[in-house]
Amino acid sequence: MDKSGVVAPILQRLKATADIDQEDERAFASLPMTIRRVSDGQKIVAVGERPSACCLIADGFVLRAKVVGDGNRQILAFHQPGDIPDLQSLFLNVMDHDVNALGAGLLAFIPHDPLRQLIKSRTNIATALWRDTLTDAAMFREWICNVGQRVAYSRLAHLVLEIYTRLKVIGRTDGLSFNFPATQALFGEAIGASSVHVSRVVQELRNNGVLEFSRGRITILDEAKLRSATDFDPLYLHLDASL
Amino acid sequence: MDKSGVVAPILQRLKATADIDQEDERAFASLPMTIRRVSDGQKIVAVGERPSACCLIADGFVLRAKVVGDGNRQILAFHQPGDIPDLQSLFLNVMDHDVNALGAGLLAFIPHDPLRQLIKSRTNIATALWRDTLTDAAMFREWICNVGQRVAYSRLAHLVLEIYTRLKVIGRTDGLSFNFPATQALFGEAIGASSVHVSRVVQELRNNGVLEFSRGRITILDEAKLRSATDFDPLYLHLDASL
DNA sequence: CGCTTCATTGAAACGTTTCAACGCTAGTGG
DNA sequence: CCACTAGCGTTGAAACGTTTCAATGAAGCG
Repeated sequence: MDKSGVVAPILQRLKATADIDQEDERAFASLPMTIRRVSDGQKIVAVGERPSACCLIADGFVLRAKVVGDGNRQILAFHQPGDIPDLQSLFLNVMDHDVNALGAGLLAFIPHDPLRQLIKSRTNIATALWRDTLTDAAMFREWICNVGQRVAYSRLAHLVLEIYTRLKVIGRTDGLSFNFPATQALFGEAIGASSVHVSRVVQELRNNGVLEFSRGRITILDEAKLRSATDFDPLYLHLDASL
Repeated sequence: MDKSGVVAPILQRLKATADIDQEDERAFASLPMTIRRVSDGQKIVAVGERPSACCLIADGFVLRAKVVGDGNRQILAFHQPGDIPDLQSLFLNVMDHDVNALGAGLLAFIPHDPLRQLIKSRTNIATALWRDTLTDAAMFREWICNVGQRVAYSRLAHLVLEIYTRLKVIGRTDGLSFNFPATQALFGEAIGASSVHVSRVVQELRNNGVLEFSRGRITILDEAKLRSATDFDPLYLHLDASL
């Protein structure tokens, strides 16, 4: 994948939500980047580290997670091509959570210094990236609700709808089906449930003709049923410039 | 309270975490502001609205919350003097959650337009405010862990330590005691537990000689016990410029 | 003083976890 | 090509943490 393929997904997203002109695009695309291939589960940055670059996802998925007192892990977010999962490290020097690859992926590391300079010189890009970190926060808020208020069945349905909605925007869905290489144990860590319970909930969703999970691929069997299994309102994703 | 009293707490915080010079301070302090007194529980902004101003807390507390499908409410954050709880509305046009007063308070509303202009003209302030929204997100991440992984006893201990730590920074604690006008039902909405269960947990904390809750005042009876009741690491608050 | 809000209690029901065992499948090396 | 292995998913039963409901008490306010 060449550099234009790497920056295309994020520029598309930024353009959809902020004023970005051609010069902004060119400036962003000419940032220095180091491309790196990562394998499933591979560490990208970890708690306590002070990264000097941000990572832009060119292909594949990334997760952010935190280890809690008892040794259990809580997944905080899943990220897809076009996301910069550790953009916050530009201004928060020490990582307060881990970033790991989910499945094999391709990452473009952008050093902080030139990125900071770009932000200073191009207000539009600053605004767009700032907004990006704000939608990130909006997603965290919804996750607090998910984990705090819903039962596991509804939590999982909500998570699937979130992933599906975001993947659809970047054209990585196949109708009602999409690749997403997470195990049931990982879904458990994301919704705050044990892997055993996730297994039971997945079967329930399958038996109800709602969803099919199999080997890294999720298929929505009945979108209406899926939506009625939870209360998913995409407003919090702020997908539109007007939102 | 005059205007300098209103902006002092936030300027103090911004200076602690970013490069802010005297000119930045003066520019911030000369922003137009409308001071408004609010009473307990009063709505400040609500889901779906498009605010045209941000609210800076001069005195009192504010909470952010979201109503989930079943009609239950999840509290997302508590805010204290010096915070701008809806700063994200500068770039996310539609509110995805509610902001309400917690106890009586004094708010300074800063219109978006002059604030946006200040951000464009003064990079330091832009960086400082951006960083502010990033620590906000870091706190949301920790709340996901709190609600997703810990048992209620540990969840409540964690929340109390967070509030205590942040209040201490702005000098609003009285030794190991501080005012915080939340009912047990509100604590329940914050940690994703029923008010009945919060009552039981509060009693347990009291009987163990850890904490005392009474009429809007929290007293830490034994800080070591409180810390050993949960796994609180203030790193995620990014209180220091080096973090 | 009465009213309302907040906190407390007990008991039953519920959603979820834990543990340990087992089956399936995909990949690996002989 | 088959046997072996490791990881993932599934199952049942008991235990656990938490919710729900309804009733009661205590405290603050007009």
